[in-house]
Amino acid sequence: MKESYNFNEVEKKWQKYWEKNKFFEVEMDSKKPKYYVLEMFPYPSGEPHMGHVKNYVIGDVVARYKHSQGYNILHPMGWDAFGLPAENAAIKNQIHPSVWTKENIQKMKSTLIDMSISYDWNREIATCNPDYYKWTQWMFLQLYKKGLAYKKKAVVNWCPSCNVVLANEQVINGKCWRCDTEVIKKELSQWFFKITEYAQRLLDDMESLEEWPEKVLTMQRNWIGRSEGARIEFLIKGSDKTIPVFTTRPDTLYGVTYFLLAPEHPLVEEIMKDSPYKAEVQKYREDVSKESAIDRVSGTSEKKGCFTGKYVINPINGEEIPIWLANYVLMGYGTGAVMAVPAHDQRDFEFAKKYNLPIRIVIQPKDKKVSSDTMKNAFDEEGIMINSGQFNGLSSSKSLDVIIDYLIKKGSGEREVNYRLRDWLISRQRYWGAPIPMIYCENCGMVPVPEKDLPVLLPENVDFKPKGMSPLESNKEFVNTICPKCGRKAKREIDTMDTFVCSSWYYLRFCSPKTDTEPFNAEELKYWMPVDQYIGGVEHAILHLLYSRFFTKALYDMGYVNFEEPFKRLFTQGMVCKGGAAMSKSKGNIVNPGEIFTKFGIDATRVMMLFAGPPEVDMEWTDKGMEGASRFLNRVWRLIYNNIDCFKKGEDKEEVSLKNLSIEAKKIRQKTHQTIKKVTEDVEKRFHFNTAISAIMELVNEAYKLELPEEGKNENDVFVLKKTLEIIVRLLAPITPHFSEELWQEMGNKESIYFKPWPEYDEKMLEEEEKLIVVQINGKLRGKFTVSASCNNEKIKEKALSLSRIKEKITGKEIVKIILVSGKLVNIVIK
RNA sequence: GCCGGAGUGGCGGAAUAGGUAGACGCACAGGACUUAAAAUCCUGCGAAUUGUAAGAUUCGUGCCGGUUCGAUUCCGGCCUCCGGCACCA
Repeated sequence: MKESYNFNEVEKKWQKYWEKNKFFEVEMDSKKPKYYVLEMFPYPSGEPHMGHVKNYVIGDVVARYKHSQGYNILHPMGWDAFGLPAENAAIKNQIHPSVWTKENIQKMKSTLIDMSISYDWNREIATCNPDYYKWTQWMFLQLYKKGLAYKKKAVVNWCPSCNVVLANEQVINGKCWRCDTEVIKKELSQWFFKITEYAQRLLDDMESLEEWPEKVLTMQRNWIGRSEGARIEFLIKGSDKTIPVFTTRPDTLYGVTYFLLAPEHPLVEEIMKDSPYKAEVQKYREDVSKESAIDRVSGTSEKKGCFTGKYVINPINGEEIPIWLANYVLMGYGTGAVMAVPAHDQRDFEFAKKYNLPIRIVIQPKDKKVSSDTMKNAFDEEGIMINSGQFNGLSSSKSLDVIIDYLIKKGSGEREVNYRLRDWLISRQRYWGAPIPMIYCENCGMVPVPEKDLPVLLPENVDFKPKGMSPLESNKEFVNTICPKCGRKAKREIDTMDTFVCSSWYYLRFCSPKTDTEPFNAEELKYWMPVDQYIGGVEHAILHLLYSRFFTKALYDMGYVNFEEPFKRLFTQGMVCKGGAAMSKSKGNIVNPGEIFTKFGIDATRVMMLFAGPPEVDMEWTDKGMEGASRFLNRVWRLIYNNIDCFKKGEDKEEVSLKNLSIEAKKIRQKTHQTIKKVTEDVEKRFHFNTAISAIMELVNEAYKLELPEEGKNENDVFVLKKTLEIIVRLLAPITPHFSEELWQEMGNKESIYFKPWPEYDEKMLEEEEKLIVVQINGKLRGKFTVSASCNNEKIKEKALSLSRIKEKITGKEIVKIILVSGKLVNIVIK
């Protein structure tokens, strides 16, 4: 054994050994309980960054830990390989996206192999391979069959820089999620997935996601944005047509003083036919259409409106109400029409003030009086109804239901639930994605590609420079095809799918990645799914995690899977920062993982990442932290090296039966068991590897202090030390696999530590023989003493009172009471 | 504006059921070993007051208040930071 730890040699040695002996390859085994650990697969951008490293290290610790508990571990890795960067890089460097992607996969894979993350590389998948995207296309066809995929002309988000449409989820503050360019609106015919049909179930089933971070659930809830209310029909004056509105406040119906339509509302044309205000309205609509998408929805732009000269009838009291157009009414939500209640809605209030429209109070607060002349803001809380006919005097919250019922009876209203969630736009006008398997025939119209003809291969020879048109259009051999129905000339769909479609089902494919007759094998799926522990960045809280949940539910409804939620437990790790900011190229604060591995080794890097703080919190990368981690491993190495003689002789004994132990040995034995307990709980329940490592450090420090007398060594003391050292190495094994494996073998073990079951602690060993009692006076610490664990409470009290310092403080004072917490503390309350 | 989360030494962080605040580590200072350096080991390390010293006293977990024998922890009210949503009717 070497006197100092040569990580280079040790890490290489065990990597080779594990690979050669196929340690991490798994098969389904119905006799063993399974555990599926998954880290979000990366986009192969080339170099893995520290964020990736953190993600995979956490996953690897979990996988190795669970393995040591006897689980059959599925821990796979693959590549989210379609996507824009490949295409952009290709355009820039004159290299084909597939070549660029494959090179990057190779680079990233070799780093992951260097890190010896315990992946079963036999199960590697890449979404850009035809044997994978064949099944992505199959998924599309199933959704199409189910009526969950449809094409429609719609105003969509368009990124003028990426030259591509974006899903709502990919628009962040009005800007493109990828390049930050301001998104514009475009009308296009596009494919959508009907995720809105699952809005309520996606919401309801969050109840079952008990082991997901609350943060993520909240974000999804906000995104789905359910609101309850009513749909109310307003009759257009002089017509038999009604315009519906959605409102969450039917209780304010008597306070409606004007009516609003979105400027692009389709009914506007119709009602304007015979209006004297035609010209003004026309101009107004043109002006609004020039407003940028961001200003329009940001809430900051000025409210602008235009009177139409038309009126609707309020169904509750027959009042005539003027119809206006307003830029703050959005066509995309509710019905694109709003009943305006300026007294009780801030936006309507501002609008009414600007255009001098009447404000009528119909809800009065309970404790004060507001008046329409003096109010500075709308009153939007609950109160007592006034000016509301037969409903006067009711509390506004209670009247919600009463009014809806009344409207239902009159035939002018319905209960309605609205969601903010929009259908998922999946068409992309780019090359590097899975082709949408659809054919357009002049005779038969839209015809899905028959399943037997899958995959629709992505042609190699394509001019993929962006022209605002799908690049596939440039390959006529691809575009021109024959109709599978009638055999006549037809054209293929030239858009590809959003890459998030590919990543919405990859976790299923890992269960049976090689099967070529079906997307996944039902039996394997039944065994492995759901994913027991999913780990990734919080940036996917809405996008990927919502889409995957939707896919799983759709597949469940079609009978392909027998579970409704794909990820049982989710962990979202924090970012790796340097200098207080997330590492990024633009900030120039990138730390290259490869360089760190060379300088300090993989295992030290793992320790540093896990020790820096709780993994869900952003961590600060410091070189000093790296040195500390490295120092710690060397310290453990020396500790074991100094005591290597312990392992040369002696057979295993029952720990409990050990007699004649020195006090020090007893203490360290107890500490060892406490440490097992602490580390197990921290890793299992809390994922707090930082405190787990600090507990191991404490044990190491204690072990250093245990100086066994040179001559006349107590054999049992030696045995206790040996056990402690073993435990240290075993507890470290999931965190520092190479390091622990080396020490384990040096200790004389033949089998790999990977197969050694996780250590267990003995309750009996945890108890301390002596307890430290803290003495307080009025809650302030005034003294301490130790007693044997068997000492009774009366004696403890007596002893506390007899401490000289305590005596001093209490003489002449009245003792009000004495509080005693068994085995812990005495608090003397004096006056 | 609404919804989450967080605020503890010089720094990262600990205190998992209301019971010794600051574990563990980093940085720093002093010492040992060394010709020297590195490495390693030992000691100290929240602030203030006081004492030759061991020590003692007070303050201290964003701020203000409350509950309690006792509050980083529970309650009420604020402030700041981070994240999400946002003219969503």
